[in-house]
Amino acid sequence: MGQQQGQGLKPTRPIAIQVGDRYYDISATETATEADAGQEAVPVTVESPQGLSIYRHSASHIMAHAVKELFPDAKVTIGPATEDGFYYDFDIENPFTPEDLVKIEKKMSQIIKRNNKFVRKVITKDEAIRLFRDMGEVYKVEIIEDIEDDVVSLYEEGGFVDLCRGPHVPSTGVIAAFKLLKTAGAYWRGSEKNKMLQRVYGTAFATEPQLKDYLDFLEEVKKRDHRKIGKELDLFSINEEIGPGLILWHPNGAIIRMAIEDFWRDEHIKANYSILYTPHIAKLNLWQKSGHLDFYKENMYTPMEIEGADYEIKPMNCPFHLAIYKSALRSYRDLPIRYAELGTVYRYERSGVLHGLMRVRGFTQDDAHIFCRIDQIEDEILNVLDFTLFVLKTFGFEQFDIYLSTRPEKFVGSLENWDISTEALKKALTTKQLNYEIDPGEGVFYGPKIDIKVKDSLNRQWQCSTIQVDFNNPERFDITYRGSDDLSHMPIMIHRALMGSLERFFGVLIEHYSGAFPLWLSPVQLSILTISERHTGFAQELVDFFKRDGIRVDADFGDEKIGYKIRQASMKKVPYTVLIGDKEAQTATLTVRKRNGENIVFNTREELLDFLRKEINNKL
RNA sequence: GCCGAGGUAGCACAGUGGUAGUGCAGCUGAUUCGUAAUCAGCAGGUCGUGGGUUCAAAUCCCAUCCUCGGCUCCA
Repeated sequence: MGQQQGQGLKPTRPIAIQVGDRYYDISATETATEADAGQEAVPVTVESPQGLSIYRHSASHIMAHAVKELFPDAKVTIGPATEDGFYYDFDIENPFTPEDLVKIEKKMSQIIKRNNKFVRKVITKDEAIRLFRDMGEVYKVEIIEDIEDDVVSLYEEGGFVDLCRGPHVPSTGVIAAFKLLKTAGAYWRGSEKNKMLQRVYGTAFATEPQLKDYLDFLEEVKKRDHRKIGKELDLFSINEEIGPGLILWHPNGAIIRMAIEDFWRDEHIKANYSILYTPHIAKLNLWQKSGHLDFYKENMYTPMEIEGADYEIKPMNCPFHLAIYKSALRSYRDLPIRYAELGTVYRYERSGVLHGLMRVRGFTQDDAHIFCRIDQIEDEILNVLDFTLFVLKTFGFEQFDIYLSTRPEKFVGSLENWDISTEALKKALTTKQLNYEIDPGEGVFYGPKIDIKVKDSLNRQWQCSTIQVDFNNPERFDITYRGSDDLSHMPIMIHRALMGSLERFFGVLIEHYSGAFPLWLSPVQLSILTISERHTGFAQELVDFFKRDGIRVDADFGDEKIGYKIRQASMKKVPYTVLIGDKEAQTATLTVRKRNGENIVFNTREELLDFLRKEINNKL
C-alpha cells in the first residue's frame, strides 16, 4: 500500500531549477548565477524526467534518514534515483527483514510529515572527510577521497547529513507518494571483491494515483510472467534432476517452437540463406583457434575426453560455419555466402543469474553468418535490417530501439575496415530511416554492431536481434576468396541473430501475448465442444474435417456442462471455440466463439476453414 | 558465485516439536445441460535430498541441491 502523507505538491510547482544543462536547488539561485552567469533559470517540475529523478533521489535521502533513526549502526553508502524509483545501499550487521521495510516506510512518513527543509552546505574536502570520519561513515569518506574538487556539498534535512551533489526538493513534505518495494544484497561499488551491502529499493511518484498505476503495472508484469503462464499452459518446464537452466519443451511449447522454426526456415530460404546443421561438440583446439578459450572461457564448460583428445560442448556456432566456408575454394562470384543455422549452444551462466527461459544454460540461436566482400557490406546490412524488422513485426512487435556500438579501446582489425563497416552500418540505418542511438566504444573487440531491442505490449524493452561485423574470425581461420584480380582476399564476416535465442524469444512472446498467442502460433487453434452426448458423432466429424486440413483441433465431448467446457478452453487461451448442439447438427451453421467472448457465424464448415486458413497464413 | 527469501499431493497454498490438511486438477458414479466452475464418493505425500538433536521433527541444528528477488544505475 502506498503511504499517504505530506502536503503533496501541485504538478506545476517547481521543485528545482535548470540553468543550461545543470540542475540546482530552487533556493540556490545565487549558486546558479555564479556558475552559469547570464543564463536563464528554468523551473523544473516533477513532471519532467529530471524532476522526477530529483524527487526520487530526495526520497532516497529520506529513506537513509529513516534507516539511520531506526538502525543507528547502519553505515550509509549511495542512494541514487533509478529508471523507475530509487534505492539506497547500507552496510548493516543484520539484513533487513520484510517487517523492517514496513518500519522504515512508517518512519519515512513521519519524516515527510515533519516537512524538514533540505539545506545545502559547501565545505572543503578535508572538512568533509573529518566530518564523516567522526560520524563513522567510512564509505562516505572513501567517496570523498575520490572526488577531484576541493570542495564538496552536503545536504542536511532534520539533522540527517549526507554527502550529496544534489539538487533536492525544497523540503521532505514535498514527497507525496512513495513505496518501498524490496530488499536485496548488492556489492559495494558493484564488485564481488567488495563487501556485500544491503539495498532497499523503493519508488516515488508525484501523486498517489501515479504510484498506484505503477504498482498495478508491477502486478500485470507478475500475471504475465512467462514462468507462470508456461506452467498454466503446459508450455515448458525446468527439472531439477535434469539441471538448472536447461529447458524441456512440452508438447504445447514444442508446437509453438515448430511454428516459429518453420516460419524461420521458409523465410531464410526465400532470403537466399543456406541452412546448415553442425555438431554439438568439437575438439578443444577449435576453440583455441577461434580465440574463445582466451576471451570466452568463463562461459564455457570443462572439456570431456574422447580417445585421448579433449572435446568441448559448443558455446558458439561460428567456427563450424567457418569450417564449411573453408571446405572449398571460394570465388568473389560466390559472395555473399549466407549460412544460417538453428544452432543449439551451451554456455555456463552463474546459478544466481538463471531466469526461466530468459537466461538459460542451453539455448538455440537463430544464428547466421554472412561472408561478403567489403563493398557488399552495406547491402548486406540493409538486407539483414529489413529481414530482422520483418521477422520481429510478424511476431507482433511494432516498436524498436536500435543501438549502434562503435569501436572500443581494445580492438582487432584495421582502422580502415572499422571505419568502412561502421559507416556501412550507419548508412543502412539512415537509408531505412531508423532512429538509433550510438553507444560509443561499446562494440565488441572484433567489430561494430547494431543491437535491436523490441518493445513488448507492456512497453518493456527486450534485446533480441544483433548484427555484428567480425574482423577477427576471418583472420584466425584464414578464410579467403579468389578475387577478379586472381589474388586471395579475406572476406568480411557478419554474425546476426534475429530472435537471439529461441528460448528467450519464446519467453518474450509469452509475456508479450500474455499466453494468448495469435492463431498461427496457438498450440490449439480450434476447440470443438459438445452440448450433450447426442452431438458427439457430428462433432467428431467436424474434428476430423479440420484436422485433415492441418488445423490443430482439440475436442471436449465430456459430460460436463457447456459453461465448464468454455471455461476450460478460455483458460487455455484457445483462439476459437465451436459449440455443437442441436442447432448445429441440424443446420450446418457454425457459431464460433472468439477468445474475447464475441461470436462469429459461419454458414458452412468450409467457410470457417477458409477463415482460419487465411488468418494462419497471414500470421495475424 | 555472493546476500536475502523459499522448496509440503500434478498445480496453488495452510500447517513452527505430539496421528500431514484445504481448494483445483485426477479417478468412479450420478447428471445430458447452449456461452467462464453440476453434485457425490474415492484415491493421491519417505513434507527437496543427506546427516544430526529429541521419547517424538514438515517444524530445531548442520550440509547439500533447486527455485525466487537482487548484485550495471555510482555523493
